[in-house]
This record gives sequence, structure tokens and C-alpha cells, in this order.
Amino acid sequence: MKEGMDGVSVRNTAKEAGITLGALRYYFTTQEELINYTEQLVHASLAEKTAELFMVDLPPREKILKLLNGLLPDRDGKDPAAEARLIFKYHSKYLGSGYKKSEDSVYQAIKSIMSNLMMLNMLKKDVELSLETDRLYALMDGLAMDALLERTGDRPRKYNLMLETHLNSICKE
Amino acid sequence: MKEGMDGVSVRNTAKEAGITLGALRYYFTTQEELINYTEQLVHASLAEKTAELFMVDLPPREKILKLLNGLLPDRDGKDPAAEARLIFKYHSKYLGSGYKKSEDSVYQAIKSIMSNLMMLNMLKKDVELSLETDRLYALMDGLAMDALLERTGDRPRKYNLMLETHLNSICKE
DNA sequence: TATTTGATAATACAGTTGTATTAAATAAAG
DNA sequence: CTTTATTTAATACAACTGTATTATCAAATA
Repeated sequence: MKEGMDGVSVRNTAKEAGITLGALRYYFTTQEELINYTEQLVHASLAEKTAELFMVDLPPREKILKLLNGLLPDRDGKDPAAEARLIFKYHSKYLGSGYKKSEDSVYQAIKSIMSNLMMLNMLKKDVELSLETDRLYALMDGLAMDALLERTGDRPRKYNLMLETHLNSICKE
Repeated sequence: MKEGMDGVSVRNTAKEAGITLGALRYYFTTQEELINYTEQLVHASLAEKTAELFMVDLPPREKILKLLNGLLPDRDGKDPAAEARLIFKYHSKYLGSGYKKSEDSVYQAIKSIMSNLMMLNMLKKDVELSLETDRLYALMDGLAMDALLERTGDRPRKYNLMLETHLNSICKE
């Protein structure tokens, strides 16, 4: 989180984990294995967080807002998963394996959200589901980018307002 | 563009530019100078591109769409500026000097666009200028991120639709 | 012509990188 | 108790990194 992907050398990782280079190597033969595994962990963490929030008993709008906010990097690095996700996504461009948005926990969450809004008949009648899914996804990535860089001011409230505005633009009444 | 910021070693840069390490060093004492200067070039390029499009005689909506599209990475790396901007923005997190969105040519362009819409009285009466500026900015960063990673399919049309939808959500009629 | 500017080539230093190997020590499990 | 699993420590190699210094050379400039 401090140095970005450049800081993720096998030696740094071992030191940060409090183990030796040999011990790390015992479980991960190559650096690539280590990184891929960590990315899976991050997405699993976000998927779990999303699933939990999905089951909370709240009005749809509030639940969705809470959910989306939980997928953005938080000011205090309490839960690094959301920030790490963006970092992994960015670096996938240069990491051989390429990027598959179908494996992105955030994209999955947004698909679920949009699908739910559809089923609850809360969407305006002229909205294109696939297009609006991608649009909300782009907005979330942009906000994540902003959250990554802008660690000052009252971001949460601002993001909430933006997401609320966005929801208003696709939801009825 | 091929290797990302990791590929920007002084040796690689010199080789790619077709000059020697010594020649590069003649103009840029440190790597940081080189990088900062290049970032300025990128923003200058985008600002110029924006200014030109601003003067074209077109209906506001079409002009704005053309403008926003011009600020997104293009499939063929014909003009690398837009892609480079995103890369610089991301890396500013780890590059000491920090990120200032007031120096971001894309943010400036969006501020101008919103200001114009305001002056032409094209905005819905309940829109908050500052909030919508940041929202469009986030959307653009998200789309740029997508364009960076997704080099397949018919992106331009999809982005155009999304941007059109977004404009509809803040503009009258 | 003399001088400054721009560029090349070669070399150097100290540091980091991923990967690899070895021998030894410790812990867990059968 | 003995075997297996885990971990340490140390060392190694080749490659790359930013920065630095030299001596040499061509071209533009004064």
C-alpha cells in the first residue's frame, strides 16, 4: 500500500510478512504465483463483503449505496482490499495474464445490483441494462481512482452524493 | 506504452529515443526531471487538442462528445497522450510530487465543458455544478481505465453511448 | 578561427531484482 | 522416536537500476 506494485519484490514481501525469503519461496516458487494468489484473496474478500451487505435488511437504495461505498478505498487504510483491487486491475495491463472483468469482484457486484434494480422494477423504462452496468462500473473505477489519490477532505459524503445522483438518473421517481 | 512506467528506465528511454545515455543525461540530470517534463508535454498536448476542438463550429452536444472522446485512449495508439495521462495520474501516487487535479488537462477540459453548458442554460435546474463536474471526471477516468485494458470490441461507440446517456442525465430535454 | 554546444562511447559503482541452491535447525505428525 | 513438513540463514548468479565520470568528436556559433 505504501510503495505500490513496485514495492512488491519477493524480498520486501517476505520482510513485511515477517518471514524469510526461503519460507516465502517454500510456498510460492515464483513471484507471479504470489501475486496471482494475492489477487484472488483480494477479490474473495470483496466478494464476501458484498455478499454480507446484500443480506442486510435495508431499503434497496440505502443498501446499494452502502454496498458501493464499501467497494471504494477508504481513507484510513483499514480494509486495503478495495485499493488493492484497483492496483491489481491497473497492473494487469502489464502482467501477462491480461484483464478479465468477469473476474472482477466489483463488476460482479454491480451486475448484481443492476439485476436487482431490474427485478424490483425500479429502473426507468428506457434504460439499457448492459450499458448502465458498464457506466456505473466506469463511475466506480473513476471514484476509486480519485479515492486512491485524494486522501483529503470529506470524500465519503461526496461520493455518496455522486452515487445517489447517479442512481437517480437510472431509477424511477 | 508497451511496458508501462516500469519500462521507463533512463537506458530504455535513451534507446527508444535513439540517443545515448550520455545525450539523455545532457538534458535531464535525473530521471525525475525527465518524467516530470514528459508529463507536462502530455498535458500540453491534450490541452491543445481540447482548445482546437472547442473552436470547431458544431452543435454543443456533438462538440462535447467529440471532445470527451478525444480525451480517452484510442484503440490504435495513434495519439498516446490520453493513455499516458492516465498512467502518469496513477503513478503520481508513488512519485513524490503527489497529484494535483488542477494540473490535469482532462479536469480542466471538463470544467470548461460544464461551465459552457451552464452558460448556454442547457443544464437541468437542479444540478450542482461542482458535483457534476467531479462526477463526469470520475466517469471519464473510469472509461479511460477501461480503454486502457480493453482493447477489443467496438469501444468508441459504447463510450459514445455512455457519454450521451450521461449528458442526458444532466441536460435539459 | 576559436569557442561553445550537443552528442557519443565506454566504464564505473553501489544497490536491487528474481531465481536458485545448500546445509542446518525446528516443528508437527505418524 | 522417527519421519516428514516447515523455516531459517547464507550465499550465489546474472541482469537491471540511477547516477556519475571520463575522453573524444562533430557541428553550430561568435
